Amino acid sequence: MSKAEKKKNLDTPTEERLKEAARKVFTQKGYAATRVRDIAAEADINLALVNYYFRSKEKLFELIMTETIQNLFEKIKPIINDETTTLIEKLEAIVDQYIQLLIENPDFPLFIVNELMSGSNKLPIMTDNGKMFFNSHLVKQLTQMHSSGKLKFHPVNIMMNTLGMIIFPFLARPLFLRSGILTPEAFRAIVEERKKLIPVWLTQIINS
Amino acid sequence: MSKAEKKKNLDTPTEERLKEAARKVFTQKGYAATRVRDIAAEADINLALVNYYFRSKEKLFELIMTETIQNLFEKIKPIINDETTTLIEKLEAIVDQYIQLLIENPDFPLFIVNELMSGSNKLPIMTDNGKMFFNSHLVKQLTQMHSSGKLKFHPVNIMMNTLGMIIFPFLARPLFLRSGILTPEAFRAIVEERKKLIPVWLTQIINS
DNA sequence: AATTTAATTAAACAACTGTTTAAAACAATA
DNA sequence: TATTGTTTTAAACAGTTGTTTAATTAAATT
Repeated sequence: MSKAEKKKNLDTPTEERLKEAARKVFTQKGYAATRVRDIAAEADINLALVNYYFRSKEKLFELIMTETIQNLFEKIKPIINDETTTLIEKLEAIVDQYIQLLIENPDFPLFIVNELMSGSNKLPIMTDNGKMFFNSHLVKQLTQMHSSGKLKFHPVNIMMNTLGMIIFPFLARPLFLRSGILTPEAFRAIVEERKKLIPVWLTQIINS
Repeated sequence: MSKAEKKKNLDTPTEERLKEAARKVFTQKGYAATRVRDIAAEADINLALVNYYFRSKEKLFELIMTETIQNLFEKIKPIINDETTTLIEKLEAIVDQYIQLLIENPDFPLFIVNELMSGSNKLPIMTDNGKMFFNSHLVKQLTQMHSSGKLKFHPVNIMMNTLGMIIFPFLARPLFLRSGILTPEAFRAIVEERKKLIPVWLTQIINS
């Protein structure tokens, strides 16, 4: 898109355009490094309208964050609470869904980690959904496997490994690309292949 | 330490005290959220001295970042280039060293994430060390296993899994703790246990 | 002891920050 | 059309930011 073409998209209303611009800038630069003027410029909309529609920078951030996280967990919830599927089937579905989401939003993990670790309790929704997660049918299956002796270590290890193997490549992506170890296409191909590999690996880990 | 006791530690010279304060504040809050005044206050040293000793906030950050990364790779280098050890032995050593480092410095990952988010290749040290890693004996062993057919997928998957399983728990730590899923002690115990578990899991993954 | 150099300080600076204001342009309604 | 409410605008505001200055104190050198 050229500089001129990037200008006002009059099809979408102001509020929505601002929100999308904010989502883009926040995820790229993080909360602290984002200037309200960046958001206004990205949307090509007057600065004052950010506060007019969203009251404050922080309120806008919380809105976007809540929406994003909520959307993520809405996708995961039916998977982890499906009482008809096995543990492995659930993990397969999680891996597939999650990697697909990350392929579409590659800088999402860096964003979450940055906000998560910079301390502020801007994200109560994360811990809320975290609790929901650890009360899920998936976790019940895991703890039962553990107490029955089939799983020989703390169940939380399975979640750590699942999420670690899914998310880490995207965190390290800038490193892989900048160092020339992987091209963007190679990265994409490997991550796509991991959709099938990770469940296999997890199965072996569980049965060890 | 009480407010009074926290005051000037006259044993260590100004420059060193400032650098340590900077390291602490940067790692806790991230680059963008850190104020030079925070650093000066943390060290209980006059604001102007930050610029007097380090020229600018950015220069100070780069100095600390370079030192930290270099220190990390100095520890890893002898492990991954040891020609007398097997692949698994190398991975065992990496897991042990890395987890130990993260236990002692839990918000180290944020530091890295910060650098990764800043986008621009300000720090050639990362890509430099990345290339060093790419040429290591460890990577030679991996690629040889791959080309000989013993490893059935791209070798980079092994590194992704190794680092993912090591680092992810520390990234998600604030979530585990704030949600009450794990106590600090439980987290510590699990991470300690993973020092032995991860190499076992990696062995299974490699032989699949 | 006298002189030069380095370290420290409080204050100021200019640019930048999120937010507000008051007026203008626009849309809806009667 | 006249009136009302809504959206948009440029400008201003007050506070914060990284950085510099000019003066003072401490240390080192002669």
